[in-house]
Amino acid sequence: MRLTTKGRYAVTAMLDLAFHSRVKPVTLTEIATRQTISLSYLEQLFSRLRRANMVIGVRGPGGGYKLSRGAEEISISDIILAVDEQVDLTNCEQKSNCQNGQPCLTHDLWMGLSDTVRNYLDGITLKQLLDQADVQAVAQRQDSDVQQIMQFRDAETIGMALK
Amino acid sequence: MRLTTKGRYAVTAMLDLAFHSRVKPVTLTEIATRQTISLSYLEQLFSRLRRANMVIGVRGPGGGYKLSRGAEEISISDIILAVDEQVDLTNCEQKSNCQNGQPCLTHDLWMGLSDTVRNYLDGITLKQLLDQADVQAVAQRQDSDVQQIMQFRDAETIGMALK
DNA sequence: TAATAGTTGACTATTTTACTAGGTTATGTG
DNA sequence: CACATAACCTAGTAAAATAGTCAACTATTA
Repeated sequence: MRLTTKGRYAVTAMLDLAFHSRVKPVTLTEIATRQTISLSYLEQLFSRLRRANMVIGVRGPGGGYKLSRGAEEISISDIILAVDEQVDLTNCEQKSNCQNGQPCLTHDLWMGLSDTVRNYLDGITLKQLLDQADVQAVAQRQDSDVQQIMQFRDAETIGMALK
Repeated sequence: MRLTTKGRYAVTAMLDLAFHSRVKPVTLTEIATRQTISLSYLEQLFSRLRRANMVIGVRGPGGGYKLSRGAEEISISDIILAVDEQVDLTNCEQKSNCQNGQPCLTHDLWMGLSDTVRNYLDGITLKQLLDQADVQAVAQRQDSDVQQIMQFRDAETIGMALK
């Protein structure tokens, strides 16, 4: 289990997706601008996420991405494991028969540590993070949130008007 | 908080150190051979660990490294944070005033997630891992361990004889 | 059929990782 | 004191991971 910026990008993007895709699919362009992540990098990440059955891509106009299942059924570890391809963190691969026993000692320890972190992140779902987000948003940035909502509504109205 | 192979190397080395430095300091050469980590890489890691006051270097013959405090007072997160220099995992550095609120939302969430992982690893000490190690070692590889000790003694005897 | 948006692959720059080579300094022992 | 030892330091380097670009292609909907 690795924990790097790559994983953070993926979690952030999935969180954005979960937050905005309730009504209709969300385009990567939207996520890219909102989260200031390069579009092409997002494409790479979502290519993996799609192959891991985390998201569903909808082509054509009005298309985009949506979650393949409920936000309460997607764990953070799912996301990280999907994008952070499983390189072997240990030198002695899979098996526990290293040269002289001693390396295996720490091997096992690290595997246990890694497992525990994964299990922990397994227990946190996108839904939980979303709820946390709601609380924090309401508590800390009510003002700016309202402004944002207004802006969002304006944007939608403008969108409707243009049609 | 990042979780990469670099951190694993450091934890492994510290674990080896804690395990062997009860009597006298342990040389990096010993750790390098036991854990099959390059000596110079270990030097780099221990340079950081020393500056972070995790270990004490003893120069000259019979020298080596020893823990600066008890194994029960060194947490895994201490070790990882010491070697994995603190690059900003978030785009919006330190402050929470990003362009449009929305990024900050996920920013906070990630910070929280990262914090929780750190807190978790904060709760695991070298001592705890050692105890785990004892159990596993005793249970699984008593034979090979004895053989190793014998080999180690042989090597020392040969060394003495050559002098 | 034209615009949209996903999908794919190849390619590039930067950073981090892991390691090498070569020194210098401090220190205990013969 | 000389010498071996081992920390300590500096610079460089190859490989990998990260982050991103570019361009072509395909499915879909209006």
